[in-house]
Amino acid sequence: MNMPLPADRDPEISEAEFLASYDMGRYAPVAVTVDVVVLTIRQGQLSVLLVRRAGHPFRGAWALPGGFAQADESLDVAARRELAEETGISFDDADAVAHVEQLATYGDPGRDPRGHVVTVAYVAFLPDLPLPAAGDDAADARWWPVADLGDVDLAFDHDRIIADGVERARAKLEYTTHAAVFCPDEFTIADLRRTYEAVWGVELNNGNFWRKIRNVDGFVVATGDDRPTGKGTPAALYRRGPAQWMVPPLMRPDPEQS
Amino acid sequence: MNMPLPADRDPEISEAEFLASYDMGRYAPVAVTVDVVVLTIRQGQLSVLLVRRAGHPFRGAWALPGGFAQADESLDVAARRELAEETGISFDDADAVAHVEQLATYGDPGRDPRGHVVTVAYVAFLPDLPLPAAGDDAADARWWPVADLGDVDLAFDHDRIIADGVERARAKLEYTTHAAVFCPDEFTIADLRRTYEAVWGVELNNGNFWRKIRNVDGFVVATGDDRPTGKGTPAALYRRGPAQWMVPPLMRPDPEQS
DNA sequence: CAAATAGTGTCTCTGAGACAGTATGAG
DNA sequence: CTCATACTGTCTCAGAGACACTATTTG
Repeated sequence: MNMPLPADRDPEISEAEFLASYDMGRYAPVAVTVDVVVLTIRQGQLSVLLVRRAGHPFRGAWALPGGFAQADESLDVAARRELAEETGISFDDADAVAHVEQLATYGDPGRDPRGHVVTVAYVAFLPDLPLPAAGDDAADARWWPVADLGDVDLAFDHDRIIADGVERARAKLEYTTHAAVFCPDEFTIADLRRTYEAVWGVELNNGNFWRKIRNVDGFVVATGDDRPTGKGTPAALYRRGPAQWMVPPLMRPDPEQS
Repeated sequence: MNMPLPADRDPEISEAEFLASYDMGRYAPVAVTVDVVVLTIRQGQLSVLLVRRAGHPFRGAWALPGGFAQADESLDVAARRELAEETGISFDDADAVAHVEQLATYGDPGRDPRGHVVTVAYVAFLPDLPLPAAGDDAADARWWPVADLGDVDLAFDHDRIIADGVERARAKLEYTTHAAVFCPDEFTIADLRRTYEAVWGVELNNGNFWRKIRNVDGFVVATGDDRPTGKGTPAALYRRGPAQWMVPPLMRPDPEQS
């Protein structure tokens, strides 16, 4: 434990006196940032939103959207603010449109050359919306398929954070209903299946998947409408249901041995 | 996002010049602490290690062991250091004796009256060792059964952090083999079952549990020895096996409806 | 018509859970 | 002997997965 300052253990002063004299700046300077691994499905590929760094360090490299934490807002709020700023969805819609959850916190020494920077990472699942931030200025922000990230110059330790975020998404789809957040407002069971297939990188059996989803109470709610699929039977349309958890879970198959 | 400082986006200076001129203290002062929810089983009860606060704020209240993060060590190392200092196990033994993992990060404004304090919480599972820190000075540090925490005056938002840590432990026991970390070096299947029962607060069927554990490859390894149980057949002794994951998982039963 | 897709039927196998039964040692 | 505990046998049921099948639409 750090050596506490004398005042911290002086029982003679009151709490009010203590707080009035307390100067947090005495401690070693540390910065806290909030970064968000924003994930969506585009053209059947799990993709992450990255921004190109305009300034030092890692100038020109790609980085997660994020910024410094502000003292007057919670970390959860900061993550939603970052998400809203970078995607163009409004802050108030963030919880309706996206799923946002805390991922992990990274604070290895040397991970940021500017000094001691601790990053609280979040992961967000989003439908494939038209995003002004990504569309207007493709040089500053764009979606990268996670399968293509091997060729991308990533800033800081963001490769590891993205990997952790992707693994979180894969795991969460097993036992929650959050996969539906990747889908548009109205979607078919096949859309949902293709979401699972994109996130997990596997093929799932059509019929078994259909039955599984329908057997989870409240995962999806039928709208009553159909949508022609180009060929074959029109597919029934659904919206997200109230359920948050899938019990029993839908487990990832073992990696393909073909 | 915070307004970046001009130098952050000035493309004319070199990275070396930029870093030399960078002053992290310009940002709003924030402190980062690392707190650990240390859990063990004592007298059949899931218990958490708490220390009584000697200084302001929350003087006299019970708090998680922790301290300020240091710039030259990773968060994981800081958590193990805290664990070692408070329990008396040596830092180098920490990974052999305990399971330590990051839990979550808490940064709501107002959670610490001293100012903007962000806490990275860890959770640790430990066997019921004789702990000098808890034994020598019972007024400063002691184990609290989590079932009794309703009557305990807890500092900061540590009630929430403890609740999250306990839920993490309950969830992890479903799909990992970490329950064995709560047991001494050599243990019986019944010891392991009582560990699950203590953490989950349920009773498990003896025979079914026995078969389940034995069917998970590498969960436990028989030592070849027996231990008399006081009454009945002596029980075979086991050590931890190499497996980290339990597939398929051992799910918590639904809450008792009796 | 063929092809493609939505959705259903049906079989097998694994594993969870209930519960009874057997073996062994203490008092 | 009784009792408690370790461990085994066995039955039932739910669900995963393989896979064939039907229905419905487009071209």
